Amino acid sequence: MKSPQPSPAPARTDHDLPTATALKLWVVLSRAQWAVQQVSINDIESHGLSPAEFAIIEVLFHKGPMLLGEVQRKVLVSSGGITFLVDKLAKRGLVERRECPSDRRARYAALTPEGEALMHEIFPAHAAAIRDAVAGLPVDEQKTLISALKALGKEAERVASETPRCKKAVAELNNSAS
Amino acid sequence: MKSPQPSPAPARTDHDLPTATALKLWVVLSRAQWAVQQVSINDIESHGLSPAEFAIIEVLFHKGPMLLGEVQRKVLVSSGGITFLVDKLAKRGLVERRECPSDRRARYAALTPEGEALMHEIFPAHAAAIRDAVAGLPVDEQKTLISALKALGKEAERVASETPRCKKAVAELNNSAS
DNA sequence: ACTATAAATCTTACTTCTAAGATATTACCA
DNA sequence: TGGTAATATCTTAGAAGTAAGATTTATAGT
Repeated sequence: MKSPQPSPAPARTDHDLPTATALKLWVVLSRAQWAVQQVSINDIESHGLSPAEFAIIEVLFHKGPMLLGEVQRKVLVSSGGITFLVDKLAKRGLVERRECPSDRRARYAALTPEGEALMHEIFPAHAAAIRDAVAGLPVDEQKTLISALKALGKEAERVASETPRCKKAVAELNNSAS
Repeated sequence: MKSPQPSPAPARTDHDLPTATALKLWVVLSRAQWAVQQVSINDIESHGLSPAEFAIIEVLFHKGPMLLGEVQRKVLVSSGGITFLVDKLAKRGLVERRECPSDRRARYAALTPEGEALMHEIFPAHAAAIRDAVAGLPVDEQKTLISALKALGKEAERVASETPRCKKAVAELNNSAS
């Protein structure tokens, strides 16, 4: 029963403590992730790259050449999306496709020397930006936070994989866990 | 299958401990947020709503009618985006625009009775899904995590607002802090 | 060998969202 | 008052991505 007032009473839905805590956690988790992401995006776009483009060249930089499908799962885009993005990066000379000798359906994505040079040039500053973004906590508390978030994420992935719609996405993510 | 590659040495960039810890934290933070988001999206899409649509009706449900610009800042979409989304929700009869008596430029967005009824019907289960998604940690650890993430987010927002590109977005976000 | 199925990428059509500017209204201030 | 800037929303064009299916190649059972 809400009062039929000019400004309708906002709904109260924080029934029990565990649920209220969970919703609060979900808000601050999203907001913290968003804020760090802004710092990351800021740095990335200052180099004329989109976040998805950077994610691709970063994974290639750290793991070496990789099948398009593997990149796709790591970067969490659709198969059409990875084609689109690699096309763009190839046009800019940062990435190239290579044939797979053992499977003629497959293509590797690999950094060109230009792409490699770009990452050597910009990645250290990017890492420093992330370091500054999370500097609200001292390093030892960051380590505690890492443990907690790992436990949280692990269970959340399990719960997500139990519901029908997302099974595939989560399964693929787990597959790509290096 | 994959051939044993003479893979070009992957780049090592974890120079110092603080930076390595920060990068690790950024990964697990993103991944935990992503996993909980999958659970949330799963639930939302099972009701035929997009995440952005749900975000709008959720904020209207909890805070009551609100100027389009306020909704926009809370939901973090562009001004064109809020017009597009409210149009869609209005077509489905969940939301309506109302004139603002004191400012003829402005419009309120408000839930219709149908929108209100829908949220009463689906929100408790949504909150329960979030509660289950974060159940990897006991409630008292969740509270510790909330404090840590608040400190992290606060500093990250400050750092983000120092860089030119994002000043506006972060400032607006801070404005909308209720 | 043959067939069916699966896998890897690409294509197409479409959805969602942004950026920039248009429009209308309000606020400020000389 | 009148002029300028600010505010609130909407419009338009296009970017960025998805989903579904097409294409090509590989794998496995018979």
